[in-house]
Formats: sequence, C-alpha cells, structure tokens
Amino acid sequence: MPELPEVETVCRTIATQVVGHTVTQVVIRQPRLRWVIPADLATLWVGQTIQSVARRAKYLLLGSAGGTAIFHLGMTGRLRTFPSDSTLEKHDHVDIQLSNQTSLRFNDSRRFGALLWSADAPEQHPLLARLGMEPFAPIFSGAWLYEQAQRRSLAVKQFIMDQQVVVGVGNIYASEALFQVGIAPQRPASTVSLREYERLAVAIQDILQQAIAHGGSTVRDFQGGDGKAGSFQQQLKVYGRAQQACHECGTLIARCRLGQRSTYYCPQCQS
DNA sequence: ACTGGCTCCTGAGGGC
DNA sequence: TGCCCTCAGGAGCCAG
Repeated sequence: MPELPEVETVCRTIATQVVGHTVTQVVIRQPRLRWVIPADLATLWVGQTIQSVARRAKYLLLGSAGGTAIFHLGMTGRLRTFPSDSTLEKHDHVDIQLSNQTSLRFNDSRRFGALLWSADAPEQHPLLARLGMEPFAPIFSGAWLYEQAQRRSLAVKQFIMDQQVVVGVGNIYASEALFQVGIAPQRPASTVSLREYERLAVAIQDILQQAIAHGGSTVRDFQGGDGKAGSFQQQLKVYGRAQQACHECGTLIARCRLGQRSTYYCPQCQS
C-alpha cells in the first residue's frame, strides 16, 4: 500500500503535472469511497486553477483559490495523470479533467481511499487538525516520543502507529523499526526509556529512507508509477517472516496480533 | 483521557 | 479449473 514515501513520490509527480492548470470537469463514477465524495465537490472544483500540491501525513492536498481537495490513497489508491481520452480501467473511480487535455485519475480497488473538499485552510479540516508530527520534521526526536509516551499504557508498536503521535509509520515499518532497535513490540509505551526512544526515532527515519531508496515496500498491493512492485519487501527482517530464522540470531520469528494487526518480532533480539 | 474493537472493501492465496 | 473461505490492511469512530 502507499506508505509515506510513496505518497510523497505521488505528491511530487503530480505537482509537476497539475499545478497551473484549471479543472474543467470532475467525473465521479463511484462516490462511495472511505467516505462518500461530497456531492458539491464537482461544482466547487470546476473552474478552479490548481495552485499547489502538498502532502500532510498520507493526505494529498490540491489547493486552489476556492478551496482544497483532499485525497487519501488508503491501501490501494493510485493517482496518476492520463491523456483525457485514454481508456478506463477497473476501479477508475474519479477523473479530474484539466485544461491541458490531461486527466488526473483516481483508481482504488479497495476503496479505503478518500476524496474530500475543504473550503477553509486544510490544516483545520477535522481529518488533519489533530495529526501528529511528520517523521522528517526537524523537531521530531526520541525526546519528543518519550514525552508523548508518558501515561500511555498501550503497546509501543501501536503507539508509534498512532497518527496523532507521529504520522506515516505503517504496520510493516513499525515491526521493522522495533526489530532494528531491539524493542519488543508489545511493551507498554511508557516503559520504553528515553535512550530507547532516541534510537527508535532514528530507526523510523532510517526505515522510511530505505523504503524510498528501494521504491516502496508493499508486500502485495503497491505498484509504483512504473507498475513495478517495490523491492523493499526483500529487505524486511521480520515482517511476514513468522517461523523463519532471525537473520541475527537464528531464533524463529514470532507473530502476534496487536490492535488487530499482524506483528512480527524476534523473541531473542527484542525485549 | 485512553484504549480496544469495529468497520469499510477487494483480491490474493490456500484447501479441496 | 473453479469455488469458497480466510486474511490482509489505514485509520477514523465509538463505546466502555
């Protein structure tokens, strides 16, 4: 699925393709995404010139004078430009036709994605207002994680996946980052030391950087703009490796569920 | 104020 | 070959 690195890539790519162009028509074939696309979105958007494309967490923000369109790619969402007359494919739910004869097309087989509209400053939209820190923000640090973790009894893996704490750490990366620093995923967040959070913060950034370098991580669903699956999955040390030998110590990788999510760890290396 | 469980959806993969 | 069942997951929402 699109993780933070992939969303950033999509953001940069479409920015070069849509900024400065005017929306001439919005075709909605399937309005029922994670939330129903607002009925007045097409009316509000048509005639607007896209002035900016930005990312906040995994949300993509297409700004114009009259408001901001907010996309989320969910797990299987893809957002690409095509010539306006190009052939439709299955799950092509929305087309934003632009004045340069291209169409920004949203395809999402599982429909966990979203397309919403914000008339006001998008950062005040309910979905964005309470988001946590960007992992590459200069002030993101172990000290900050440590501070946030006090009085939090939930598992540290769920804590770093909490979008109100730090954004963009998905299920795969959470398991991998915790393995990298030797912290057991089920430990209550408040029991992790400052020193450990300092290493964990670095590991989160490191894992995300690696994923970018390898073109994404998705085990099953993600395909990059070139249609190739990302290769980062081959770098995974624990995710999806239940009952296989740990690369570090040979102990069998364990699997458990935390917050309804598959969680992988080495019982020997992580404590 | 937190936490855990539920929910949306389709497609992959396994068993037979 | 095909059918059916299970599982996967981002993350907001809500009940406890």
